Amino acid sequence: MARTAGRPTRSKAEIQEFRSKIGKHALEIYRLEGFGAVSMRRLAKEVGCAPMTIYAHFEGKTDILRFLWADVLGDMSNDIEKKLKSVVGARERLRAAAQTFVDYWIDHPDHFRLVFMSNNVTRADVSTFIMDEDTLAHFLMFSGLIQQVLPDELENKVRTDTLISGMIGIALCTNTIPDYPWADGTSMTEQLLSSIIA
Amino acid sequence: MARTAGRPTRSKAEIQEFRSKIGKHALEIYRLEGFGAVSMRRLAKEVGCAPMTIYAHFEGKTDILRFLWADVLGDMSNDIEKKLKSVVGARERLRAAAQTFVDYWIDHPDHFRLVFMSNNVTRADVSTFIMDEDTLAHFLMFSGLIQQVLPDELENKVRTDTLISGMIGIALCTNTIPDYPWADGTSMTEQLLSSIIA
DNA sequence: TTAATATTTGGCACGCGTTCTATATTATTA
DNA sequence: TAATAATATAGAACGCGTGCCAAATATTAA
Repeated sequence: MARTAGRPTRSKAEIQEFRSKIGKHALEIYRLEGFGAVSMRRLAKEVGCAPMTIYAHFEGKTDILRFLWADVLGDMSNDIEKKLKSVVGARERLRAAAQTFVDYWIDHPDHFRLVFMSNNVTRADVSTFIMDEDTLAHFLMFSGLIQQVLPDELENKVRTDTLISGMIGIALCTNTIPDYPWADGTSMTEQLLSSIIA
Repeated sequence: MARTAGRPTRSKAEIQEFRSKIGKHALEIYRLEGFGAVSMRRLAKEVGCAPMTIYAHFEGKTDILRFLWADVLGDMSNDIEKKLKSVVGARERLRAAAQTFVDYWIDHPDHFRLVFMSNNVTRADVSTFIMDEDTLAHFLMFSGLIQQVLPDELENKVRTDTLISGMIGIALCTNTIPDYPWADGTSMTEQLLSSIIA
């Protein structure tokens, strides 16, 4: 305990505040000028601090991207919720959600790249994605929808995870390997669904 | 026709030779020191030419990565072929191939990143992947395996593409979103397969 | 040989992520 | 107020991908 002299450590609140300020500006730049414009130097200039200060609050650029991910995932989630408002029936709701999910990423390749392909080449061992509670909720929604279709099924986790990763895979392939004549996203999603709600 | 004076354009063979020389060195650096070590400047030094000369033969770095992709895909393909030697029965062969495919990418995260996540941030519109015939063959192998299981099925293309993109999706998620407790790759692959050979 | 053309080269430049170092500023306790 | 510890800052540096440009070099037809 016994505090010695000197400036005290930043409080949690202060750290949080600074981080979200950076995040806010990152989002602003991203929305206005795209991902390419979001740079550490630019961000520092925008927020009015030295570039080095940012590194005192963030591990690196990847750490900042989380704010953009949250934004994009929220956007996608909105699409699905909007769609689901007019859809009834457990099977149809799952179907609609899955199709909207896949459509979103195919219609927004830049968003897909931002969320799923921000590679930190320098350290391959460190993972790109950090799941927070909000992000998690967007994925677990599918678990609920599947539960509606198959209430008694025990392996809902495997089903949910397979569906999610499968959908992301469809989006990935369509986005990054256009030279291969993929079947259209709708058909593939339908095929994928048939394994989940067989 | 009527050739005027002056140095003639590089022949196709010369271009090809230089390109493969660069590719060879890129592979060497990659295998010895990893992807991070493969840079344009380094490559030029290694091959003994000016950095700009490379740009006369390649569109950019992404254009060079194709050589690394081919290498990795060949490696993966070997794994599958080796595995298939001891497996009989159409269903089991498809199953084994799929599992080996997924396992490969999960066991080699760096290779996965190299092949499926080399993002060119600058131009989001330009695709990452370029399919050549060899690459194509690695993917179409699954089409053949599925045909063995379901000879009369018309929608083999949708089935093949869904399987491939689904498997890649499983690998992507496992590799890049480790904070989420994904079901294990084997289970998800099995679940995915159930839609293909239902 | 000379003239013409293709290619290669070196050098400079920009902005990038990131790290390092030294210095300044700030907020606290003694 | 003075000492102290945390933080912020400026500035340089490294290597990166990538463009631009003028000069050098290579290879051909006349």
